[in-house]
Amino acid sequence: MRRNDRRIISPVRRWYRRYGRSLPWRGESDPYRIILSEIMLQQTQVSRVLGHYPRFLRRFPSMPSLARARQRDVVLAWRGMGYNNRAVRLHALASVLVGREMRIPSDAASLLELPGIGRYTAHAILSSVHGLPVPVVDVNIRRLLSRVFWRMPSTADMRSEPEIWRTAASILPRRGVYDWNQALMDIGATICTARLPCCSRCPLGGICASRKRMTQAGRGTRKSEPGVHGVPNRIYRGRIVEALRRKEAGFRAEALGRVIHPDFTPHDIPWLKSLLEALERDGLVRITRGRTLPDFRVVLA
DNA sequence: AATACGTGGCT
DNA sequence: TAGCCAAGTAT
Repeated sequence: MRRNDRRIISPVRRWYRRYGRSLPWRGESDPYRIILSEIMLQQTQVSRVLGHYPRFLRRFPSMPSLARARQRDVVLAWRGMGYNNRAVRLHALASVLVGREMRIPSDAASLLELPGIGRYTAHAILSSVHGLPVPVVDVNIRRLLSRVFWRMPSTADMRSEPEIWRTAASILPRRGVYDWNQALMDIGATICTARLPCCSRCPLGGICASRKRMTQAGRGTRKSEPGVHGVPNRIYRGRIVEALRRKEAGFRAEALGRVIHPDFTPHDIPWLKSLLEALERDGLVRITRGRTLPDFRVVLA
């Protein structure tokens, strides 16, 4: 594959002009709105973000307004989004940027130092806020490029991240990189889907190494997570944070245990305590200790 | 490198 | 229906 290979560039561009999604954060000039969308989109489908993004924006219309807020209110506004650590990091990010008079770093290394920003988000910001010609690689692009350039019968056989980053860089067009990146993600999300790719509508059908060669996607190799009754701990973490959202005064240990787990007994207190201490380390909750083990209160930090 | 981290839709 | 999957990041 060569840089600027028009066999790829033109069909993708043409497809994007006609079928690209119109999303509220596309073409935004306010960096805050772009950054917020990118954080919300981490591991979260567009359809979910579409519902929460406008609401969050009404609550916190600007980066300074977010920085001024109490973290607790940011976590409240994050309800329904999942991965609550993101709310904590987003709030921290706003504080850092306000301290820098809102200047968004324009190099990857500086962006990577900001809380909640990894390689994908850093490059997305470089591309969309600063208009710089850098590739992005998310799961859509990783799946799409894996299929186009290699034979990939199952999503379990995707190429490695480093390999896809190199590939994405090698096919990057010279101009219009923001639209290019958005186009690849749109194709991955709407055509080259994980379960049932629609090869007949794909602008890359002509050159794809995997066209109509996908067997059953996914192979049931996922490892089970530690938890209780087959329910992963992260689900209980989510229940804890949600319970604390609903009750500002917080809970005592046993009451909280019964809220998140129908069969909770005092025997489960050490388990609950370990969850809460992890949440405390993440900066999501505050624990007020009492004299004895079960006698402590928990509130949203 | 492997694991933890939400929530809910889809098959 | 049990399990996959989703615009990743941090450790």
